[in-house]
Amino acid sequence: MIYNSLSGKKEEFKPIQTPNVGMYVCGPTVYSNVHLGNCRTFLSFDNVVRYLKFIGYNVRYVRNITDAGHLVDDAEEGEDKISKKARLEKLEPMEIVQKYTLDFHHVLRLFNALPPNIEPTATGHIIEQIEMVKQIIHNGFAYEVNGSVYFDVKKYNEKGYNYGELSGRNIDDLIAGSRALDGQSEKKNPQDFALWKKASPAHIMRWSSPWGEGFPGWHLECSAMGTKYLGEQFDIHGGGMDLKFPHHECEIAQGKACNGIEPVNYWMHANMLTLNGKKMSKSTGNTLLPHELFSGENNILGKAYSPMVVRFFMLQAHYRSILDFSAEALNAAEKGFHKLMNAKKIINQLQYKKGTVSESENNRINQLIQDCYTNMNDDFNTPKTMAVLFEMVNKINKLNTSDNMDISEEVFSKMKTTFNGFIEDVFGLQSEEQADDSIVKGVLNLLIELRTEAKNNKNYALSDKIRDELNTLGVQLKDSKEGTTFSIN
RNA sequence: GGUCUCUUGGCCGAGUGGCUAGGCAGUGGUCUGCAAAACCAUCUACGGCGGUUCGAAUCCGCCAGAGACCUCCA
Repeated sequence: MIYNSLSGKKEEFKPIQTPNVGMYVCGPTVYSNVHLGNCRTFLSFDNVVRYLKFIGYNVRYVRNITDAGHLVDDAEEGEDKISKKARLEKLEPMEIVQKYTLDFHHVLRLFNALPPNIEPTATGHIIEQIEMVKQIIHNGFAYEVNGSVYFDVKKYNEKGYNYGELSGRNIDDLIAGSRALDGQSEKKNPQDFALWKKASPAHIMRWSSPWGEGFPGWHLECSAMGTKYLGEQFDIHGGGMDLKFPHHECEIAQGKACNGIEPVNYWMHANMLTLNGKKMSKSTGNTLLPHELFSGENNILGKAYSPMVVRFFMLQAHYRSILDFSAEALNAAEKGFHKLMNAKKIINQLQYKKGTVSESENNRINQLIQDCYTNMNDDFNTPKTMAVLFEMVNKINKLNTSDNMDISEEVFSKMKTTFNGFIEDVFGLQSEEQADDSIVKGVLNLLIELRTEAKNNKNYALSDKIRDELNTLGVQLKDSKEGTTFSIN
């Protein structure tokens, strides 16, 4: 089941061509560093892709890079964002694009997000966009004025289509609600949107077209690239909630006007990440950058958090809910994450110990395994799935401390596979321990040995010193009947 | 102003017309030289006011508060 923004309901997911799934997600405009809010959307869809793959679908995941300069504001004339930034940073526009594309990739890699199968750029698909404009004009849904081409929303609706179906607006409201003070606009109607804009002399990013030198409209690139790599109609289109209107609304209109077919079957929208109760946004400056979070260099949270903790934190909320960022919430996430990963380590080291098998316990575990799938199948409910994993954590810890197991070997290994699979493959969470280094391990084991000796000699001052000093370094010692083990936070 | 969404216990966050989500924190206990970890037990809920219903935090209405979109934004 997937919640489809177009219908406003959860719907059974039926790919056009099982087991193949075509999925497009709107990528970033690379004119500045990605902030955490941007990351949330990409991580939400990373989980969608991961889960679909996990249950056997063959996903073609396309995510674009918007590198053609779009205007800073809605003015008829004006500077585009990339050129503006290029001027401010004294760089070529394409240097800006390169710089922030690399930053974007770097950050997503830290978050362990899978790269898309295709990552097309807007500037690399100018020809396709021009072709699309031509086709829309040919089909009678667009008009040229003075070197620019606009989509004719009114005509589109007269032909029986419905501009506003995705965002739940009706065109009369839009007309009534728009400011009527732009007498000098060249558009026929204020809600018409640009497919192609004429470039002013100062505009650096420009291309030749049948309508003169100009640049493509923002909404067009996704339609053109989605069509090129996934077909005129494909399965899933994702993006942030804030792109619903007008961006995705326009994409639907363009797809239908160009190809006469519903371009996307399932529209998915990820909700915003807020900071101080307000949406993170580049334009308002209410942002937190990933490196500020990882390094702790910010005056909001007071300490550093690792990418995996942040990823875990986001998984604890549903992708369609607003999630607010706070130090308290992150601290809780950090502890929870370590608890989860610790249980993962335990189950992977644990040997099956035969005991009296309890049928009800067997069933209980099987139910938990099943619940993981049931919850993810219900519109990718990661928080609910996470709750199930924590019930498994409880089971794992119990198995670890008991002398024999009350479940069958088959169920035990099934739980192990499921637990590992959901944490690593579906949720993309990795252990942050760097203790696999054999020297570090050797040294630690030596210290533990010395401490045990000290303890046996009742030299607690020394044994505590070893433990406390290690703790300060982030190494935690745990004493149990079998001996002392360590874990690195 | 228009359209829409949200309001859950100390914090974060799921969820369903009747059956304790989960995480973090707190409290009591087991274990321990003391801790930590783990385990067991346990305490705080569903913005306010009405209505529908045998029963609503879950459905409806009103009120209050917050947010999103209507302009580039994930």
